[in-house]
Order: sequence, then C-alpha cells, then structure tokens
Amino acid sequence: MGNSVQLLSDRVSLIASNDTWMEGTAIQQLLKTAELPHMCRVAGMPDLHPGRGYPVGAAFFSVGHIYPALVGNDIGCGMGLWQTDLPLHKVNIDKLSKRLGNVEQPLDDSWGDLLRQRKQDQAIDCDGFDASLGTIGGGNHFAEFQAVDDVFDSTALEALGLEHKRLLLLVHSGSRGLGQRILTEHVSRFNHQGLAAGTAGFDDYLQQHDQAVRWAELNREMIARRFLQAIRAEGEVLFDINHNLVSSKTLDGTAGWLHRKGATPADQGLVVIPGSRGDHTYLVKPLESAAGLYSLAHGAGRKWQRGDCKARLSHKYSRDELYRTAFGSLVICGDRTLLYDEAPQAYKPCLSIIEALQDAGLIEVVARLKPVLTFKTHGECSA
DNA sequence: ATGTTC
Repeated sequence: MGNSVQLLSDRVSLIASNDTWMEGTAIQQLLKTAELPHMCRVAGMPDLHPGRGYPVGAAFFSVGHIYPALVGNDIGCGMGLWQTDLPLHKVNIDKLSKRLGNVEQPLDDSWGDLLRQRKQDQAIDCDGFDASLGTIGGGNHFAEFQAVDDVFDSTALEALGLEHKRLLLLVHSGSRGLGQRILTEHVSRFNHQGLAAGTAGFDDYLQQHDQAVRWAELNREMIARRFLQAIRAEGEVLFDINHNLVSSKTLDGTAGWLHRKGATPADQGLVVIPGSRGDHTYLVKPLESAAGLYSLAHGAGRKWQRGDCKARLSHKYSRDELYRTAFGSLVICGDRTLLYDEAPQAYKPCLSIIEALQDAGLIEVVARLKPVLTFKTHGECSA
C-alpha cells in the first residue's frame, strides 16, 4: 500500500509504479504547471500523458485563482454509465450495429419537448450549439456497449443497481463547441493567465464554465437516450461523472480550487476507468485518501501521440484486426485517422493503471467490464 | 478537444 505514490517535489505527487508507461514530457509538463502562481498541490495520475502545454491525467489545487486554460476547451467532459433492459443473451452485435444509422445527426423535433424541459430544469440558457447536442464528437469520445466480465464486489454492484446480465452503455463526451468557444473567448482576453477570485473575469468564466458542465451532462444524457432508442431498449443512468473541470474544494482546511484535467473525482461514489476499445473498463470504488487530490485516472491514458499512430499501425494490421477487437467486439469508425489514433496499441494497458491506483490505496475494483460494440463515427470504412 | 483546417 502506498508504494506507487511518488513524491516529485514538496507539492507534486505522481501515482505510478515502476512499470507504468510514463512520458518524460508529461512529467516535465506536470512540474512546470505546478510552478504557476498560487498553485499549491499537484497530483499526476497513472494515465498521465503529454497535452498541449498542460499534461492530461492530473489534478491541480490552487488557492485564490483559477486557470481556465488548464481546464482547456472540453469543459465538463466526462463519462455516463447506463444500464439497458436488454439481457446479454439476446444481444446480437451485428444487428446492434445496423440499428445505429442515425445517431450522428442533430436531434430532430421529436426530442424538442425533453430538451426544453431539461434546459429549463438545468438552467441551461444556450441554444447556439443545439446542432451538436446529443452527438459524440471526435478525439477520444465514444459511445460503447459493454458487458460485465468479472465481479469482485457483488454487494457494491447491487447497491449501484447494476445487474450483471444486462447490456451496459458507456458514453464519453463533453461540451463540444460550447466549451471551445468559452476557452477561446477567455484566452483572447486573458491569454493563459489565471483569474483572481472576486474579479469580474473570474465570475464571468465560472458562470460560463458551470453552464458548459451542465450542457455536457445533458449532451451525454441525450447521446445515451438516442442510442437506447436506436437499439429499441429502455435504460437508466447509473452515474455520470465529469473529469475535466474546476470546482471549489477544501484541502487540509484550506478553501481553494481543484482543476481536474482528465482526472476522475474520487469523492462522488463509484466510477469507471475505461481502457481503449480493445481493453477492459474497470468499475471501481474510490477509497478515502488525500494522496491523489480526491482524484483518479480517467482512463488508460495515451501511450502514443495522436498523429504518430497511423504511421506506426497502418502497415501492420489487417482490416479485420482494426474493426474487431480481441474480445470479439465490433468497432464502428469511419474516420481512418481516428481509427488509428484510438487504436488499442496507442493506449497504456488499463490494468497497469488500475494496479497503480490499487497500490496507492486509492481504489478497490468492483467489477471488470468488456466492450461489445464501440461507436466512434459513421463512414464508408465501417465494417 | 473543436458546428474541426487562418
């Protein structure tokens, strides 16, 4: 216990074991970000990897100031886990895939009443990005049907209301163009500077940020609902957790701001830590601990940079190996670049992330899930 | 990451 917590400095810790894949660039970015004024504590997660200036897979605690550029463009990005009423023995993967013909279009009028209701309830006063609402987007975002593969804590599973013989749906998306617009506007006014609490800019950003978080949550709900409708199933959300945001938090008696940059909250109950489309997803129970700044890994973490993947993989693998995984699960991805950028080989093994978190005393594994069908985007190349 | 490439 605790042997995978590395102290890089008096205020920077890294959750990683000796065999966790870790880029030097990512560590440099972590240490550099820790030097920002008013930054008090930084924790890198085992899925840490280089980002644009700031690393992804880390939590940053500051006092009196927030850093919108550190949160980045995908404000409110997160994961929603849904349980369908479809028994696994009735699932036919090829039939499932054929029903996903219309899940990328803007939501049509039949969703209008529900959308208006949700926007009113959630105080979402923004119509400018309706065409993206209910759509997955690009990058590492996805909607994935999954099945329980192994159970380690049936009591916790039961408490969550998860029945292990039903098809699950994991949705990973964020605030799309809305978060992007908020960041761009901030950067044009303040560059990468932080904002001091109490200033107009601070209040203005936080108000927009919080709305983008709610918009992203609604986006994931709509994605889940349209996927359920497409496969003619009912379903309910088990949890929905953001891993890209800044929120107020008191740490050792000090009130401040916790930036989560690809870091899943450890103070909101059970969470999932998904691997790549060709790897397991782990349902885990966070344990009480201050070592990780109330945060966990948000996934397996990239091993290879985007853009490098196509050259490394395109001559090595057959078409069949790209659209079917080792689990026999199906991959729908019509975008060639995305197909390679998000290949299993581009990601760290998810078990290595889970083991590092376990060794640090941050989690207990509740269940292991496996992919059934991963949807990225349509296109002529899909199987 | 991005109603995506000034």
